[in-house]
Amino acid sequence: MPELPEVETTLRGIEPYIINKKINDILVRQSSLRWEVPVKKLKENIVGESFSKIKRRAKYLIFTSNLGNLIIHLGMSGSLKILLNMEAPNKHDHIDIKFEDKSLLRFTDPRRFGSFHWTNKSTEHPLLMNLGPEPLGNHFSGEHLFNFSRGRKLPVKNFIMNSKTIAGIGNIYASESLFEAGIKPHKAAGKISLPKYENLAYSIKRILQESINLGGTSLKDFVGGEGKPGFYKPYLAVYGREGKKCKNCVTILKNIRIGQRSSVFCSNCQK
DNA sequence: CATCGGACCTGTTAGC
DNA sequence: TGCTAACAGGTCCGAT
Repeated sequence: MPELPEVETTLRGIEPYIINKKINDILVRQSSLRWEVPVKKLKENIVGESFSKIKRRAKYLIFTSNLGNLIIHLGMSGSLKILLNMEAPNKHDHIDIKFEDKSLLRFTDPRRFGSFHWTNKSTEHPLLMNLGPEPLGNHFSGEHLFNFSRGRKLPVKNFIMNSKTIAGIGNIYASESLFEAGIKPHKAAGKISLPKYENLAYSIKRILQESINLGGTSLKDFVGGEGKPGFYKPYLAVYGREGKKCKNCVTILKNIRIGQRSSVFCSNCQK
């Protein structure tokens, strides 16, 4: 479900319903997510408090209160939505954060690859410490990709999907940006020139920003925090288009597996 | 150190 | 129709 634009869309959707609202309770029906949910710590720290700020780092959402930070990751199939009144939970509705005005934030995650964490310090959670630059931030550039990749032999697609290289590039947007930049996904990261990496950095920024503007990519049943679907899907050039014609030439798109992930590309446009 | 594969889960779909 | 295997938006960790 969520890549960076979907997480950003979720953040923008839920934020207005959460900021500065007093939290009455947190109800955890299923605490076995990717990591065990620290139920006791969460109850002690957030009940009676409120969140003054929510931000995104990579695909993590960070909810800040006076006592610390709740960190949520949506994993592969997680989603968050606001309910204005309590509704009976469905099978995979694992966690509710209830607010004073009867509204609640509900976390749903069929595959349970998502996670909840608590930290009393601002950014010193181990999961956030080794992340590379934000793709839409000022510290990310083609030069960064070039410098960081010298001597590396792994496929460039794996290289950009590694969060130490850049934060928050998943399978869809890695595939799309490599297509737009004209780079084949299995080319060794260390053999790509600076101008090519400048093109790639530009494409990553452009595509992520465009997708955010359209509310993300709706695959399966993804909806943002306000229940609206995303509208980026028709713009996908390669992801999910194996066997179809390239949008720029007559070549049939191929799908190869790189790092156990499907990687669709045009063998003519991507060198 | 860099790289690769396995692991965590459930649901859907393709193939027999 | 029913069973099985492969695959799905992520990413950490241990083995090599």
